[in-house]
Parts: sequence; structure tokens; C-alpha cells
Amino acid sequence: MTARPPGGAEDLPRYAEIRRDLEGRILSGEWPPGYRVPSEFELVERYGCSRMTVNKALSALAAAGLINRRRRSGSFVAAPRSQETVLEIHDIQAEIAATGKPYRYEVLDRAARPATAEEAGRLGVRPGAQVLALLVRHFADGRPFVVEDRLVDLATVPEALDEPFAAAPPGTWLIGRIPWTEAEHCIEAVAAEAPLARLLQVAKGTPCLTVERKTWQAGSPVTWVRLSYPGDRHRLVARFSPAGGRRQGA
Amino acid sequence: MTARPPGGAEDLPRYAEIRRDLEGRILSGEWPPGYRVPSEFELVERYGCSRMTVNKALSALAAAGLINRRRRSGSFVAAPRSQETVLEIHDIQAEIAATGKPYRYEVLDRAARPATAEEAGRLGVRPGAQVLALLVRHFADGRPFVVEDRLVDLATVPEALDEPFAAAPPGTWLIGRIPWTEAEHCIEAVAAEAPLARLLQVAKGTPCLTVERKTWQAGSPVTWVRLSYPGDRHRLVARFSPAGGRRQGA
DNA sequence: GAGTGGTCTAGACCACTGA
DNA sequence: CAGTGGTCTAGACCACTCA
Repeated sequence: MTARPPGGAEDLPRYAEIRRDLEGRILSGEWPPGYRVPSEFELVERYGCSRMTVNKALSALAAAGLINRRRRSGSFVAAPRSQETVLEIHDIQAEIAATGKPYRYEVLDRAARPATAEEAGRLGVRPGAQVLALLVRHFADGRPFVVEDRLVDLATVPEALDEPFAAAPPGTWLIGRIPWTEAEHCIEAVAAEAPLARLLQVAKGTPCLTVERKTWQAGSPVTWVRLSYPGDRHRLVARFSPAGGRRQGA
Repeated sequence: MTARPPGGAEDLPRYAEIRRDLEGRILSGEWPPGYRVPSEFELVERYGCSRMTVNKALSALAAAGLINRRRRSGSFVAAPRSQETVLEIHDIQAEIAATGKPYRYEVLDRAARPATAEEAGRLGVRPGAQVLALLVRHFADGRPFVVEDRLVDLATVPEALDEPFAAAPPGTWLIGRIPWTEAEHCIEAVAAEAPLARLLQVAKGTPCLTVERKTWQAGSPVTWVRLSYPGDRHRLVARFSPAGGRRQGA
């Protein structure tokens, strides 16, 4: 029963072929939400392969959220999910480098000190905990690109205390040094206050896109950062396809 | 060789246990980027299980981007990835309902007509193609929450032509009716022009967060939508953990 | 050539749960 | 109780690629 389909053997592994086939029926609407997908045994017969192979295809579909599986009942086409997107927020240096424009940054402020109440709340440490506060401005093509306001928890990253961030900006330095296990992002539109407007060289009140990120490692705060982009010079773009093509790394 | 570890049998399946173990070593930094993970055969011996089981754990880690696998060479801990987040953008009705505030919407404009050049560019159809253009305002607690500017490709979704969107707003109607296979998002901060400001009942020039989304089904455009939120009333929040806890459905 | 991952098989036992 | 998925085994062949 290892016969290949004579027509369109597309060189995909068997399980991928099966997955694509089932996926096509779901995405085309031929199998609407709630439809009961054939059982593993039925698919084993239909495709002439072993159960493990069919199972691999079905598990992938379940992981992608296209079907729900229940013992004894079977597998059912899932209701369409909420619009979802994977937003990759790159290292700023890499982001600017990708545009081909010359990159430069300057550390405007750098201070290790006990966290104020507000900073402690942002970073998720107790007030008075030692933090490293940084203010960095990044330039693309000589123009201000983004202002970076950062707090680093010195309890989690003590080696940051002696780092001058002369060779690499804090974001680049931190990534690749501290593996993070959890991150929370908050994206909003704000009007530039006077200090920010001055740093970005825009008029006061200019809409800015801010990305706030809090990062943890195994439950311990690592860093909090707010990136403020001039709204007319930056946008976040993301493309997503639900059929599981996520994560191509690097 | 089916001996269970005597200490902490956590009731996880064997492959999940192995995965967690390896993941812990990677995320803790014990196995730094570039480190060569033991081969499948070594892991088979170490954990006393079959190769398929080890393979399942390693495949999951590779899918999550924590390791790279190369034939003949082995599996290697991947370089930390760019900061990434999964942003779920919910149906507006559901989004407001989640806040507990009363929800209401009104269709301000609804016209089926040939696409202008600009509209055709947005939606990805040829100029003159029949589209349904919609302008909808959503209210939370009686206040304008978001303005929805939408184009629907009538070639892909002909049934939209006869839909008055009286029972449900276009977004809700479309989702659950048209399975989408690909979406592109663009998020930016803009100053509200006069018409938008009037609709949102904010001052002209107020920073607004706009989310533009283009949706395809198997290569055919489905809909283009721009959602404009007053910046001081809305933010996008997302939490992400790289260890694979994505996608809990619904 | 040999080590590695990629895939697949033909079984098996179990847990769960709906009829 | 019987059907379903969840997991696992002990092999196997192959493709690739580094040494």
C-alpha cells in the first residue's frame, strides 16, 4: 500500500501532502466549521499510509488551530479565529541596516540608581531596586529615527553595570546575551511631548508610534523599553498566513 | 528501558518531558547559541525511549525556532530571535464586549461601485472592478471607539452585495463566512484629519492609531480595512512567550 | 564512507467519552 | 462498550553532507 498517487507527486513528504489536502478543503469552505473530519482510520485507508503519518498531518492542523480534536468524538473543523498577526520587532540596528541607510546612535543618558516608584512599576521590580536607566537616540541617514527609553534590572543582568554600550546599543547588546522567555508589548499612538519632540526633531504634538516592551527571563524582569517613532516616518508591517507558515528564524 | 525517572514524574507525555528538559537548558543559557544538542541517538539512550519520541521533541523545538537541525551535522541551539509577538486583533464587537461596555455601531456609508484607482491599489484589484465600499462607526459606551473604512471585493464575496449589515457589522459578518488564508497588517500613528476627527469626536490633529489590514483567500483579495482608533483611548497589547505557547484558539 | 536527521511502518496499549 | 485520539515502540530506508 505504498503506492504513490500517479498524477501529481509533488515531492512533498506524505504527511505534508495529506495536510495540504485537508487544509485545502477547510480553507476553501468545502469543509465548513463544525464539519467532522474523517477519522484517522478512514484517512489511513484513503491515503494508504500508516496511522502515524495521518496523525502527524492532523496534529499539525490542530496545532495551527484549523481543527479541534476530541477523543471518542473525532476531529472537527474549528471556527475561524480572530484576525491574528505575528509582528516581528527587530533589533533597531538591523532594522535600519535593512533599509540601506547609514546607522548611528548616541547614548544620551546612562545612570545606575534605585528605581523610582514609576520605574519600578514599569519594570516590575520593587521600588528602590537597582536599575540601569538609559536614554538612547538612533539615527537613520542622519535623521532621528527612534528614541529609546530603557530600564534594565541589574539584579537579573548585573553585567550591564559595567557595559558602556559603546560598541553596540543596549538592545543589540541585550539580545543575544539574555535569552528571554516571555515578552509583553503595548503599541499606541501618542502626541510627542516637548522633550520627545525635541529629540526626534519634530513639532510638539506630532503623532508618534510607541512600542513598549517588557521582557522576562523565567519570571524575572529583564528589561523594559519604550521606543518612540515619529508617526510619519515609521510603520509596523506584518504578514501572516494561518496555515502555519510562521517562524522562519533569524 | 521504559523506566520512568523516579523523582518527578509530572504526568507529561514522554516527548513533552524531553522537550521541556532541553528547552530549559537552552533558555537558561546552559546551552548557549551554537551549542550542539546531543544527537537523536544519544538522547534515545539518555532518556531510554524510542527515536520517534525524541524526534518529536526535537521537531517541536525546531518548529519553535529554538534549534536548527542539519543533516549529518546535528542540531544546534539557534541564535536568539528578533523580538516577536503575536498580535491578536479581535472582531470589534467582541473586543468591546470584552470590556463590558455597551456596544453599538452605525453604517454611515455603503456603496457598490467600480473601484477608483486608489481603492483598487488598496484592495489589490484592477481599477474599475466592482467593490463594496463601507464606512462604519463603532461606539463603546456611547462614545466613538473606532472608525472602520472598508472595501470588499465583490468578485470574491458576491453575497456581500445584498447584505445590509443590519444584524452584524461587516467585520463580524465577513469573519466566519470567508475563511482567509493570508493577511497583511500595517500599523501606524497618524494625525486625525478633519473628517476622521469629526467622526471620532476628537480635535483635529489628535494622534490616532490606525490598523490597516488586507486579507486574501487563496490569492484572491477579500477585503481591505482601515481601523482608526483615537490614540488616547486605545492600545494594542500582546503577550508572547517563545517556548511555543501560541495559539489557544477561539 | 559514515553519521545525522527526515520520514515511514505496522503494530500496540491506554484514556477518554459519547452512544 | 466501542470508537476515537494520544502516545509509544523497534525497527527501516533514504538523502544529505561533512570529513
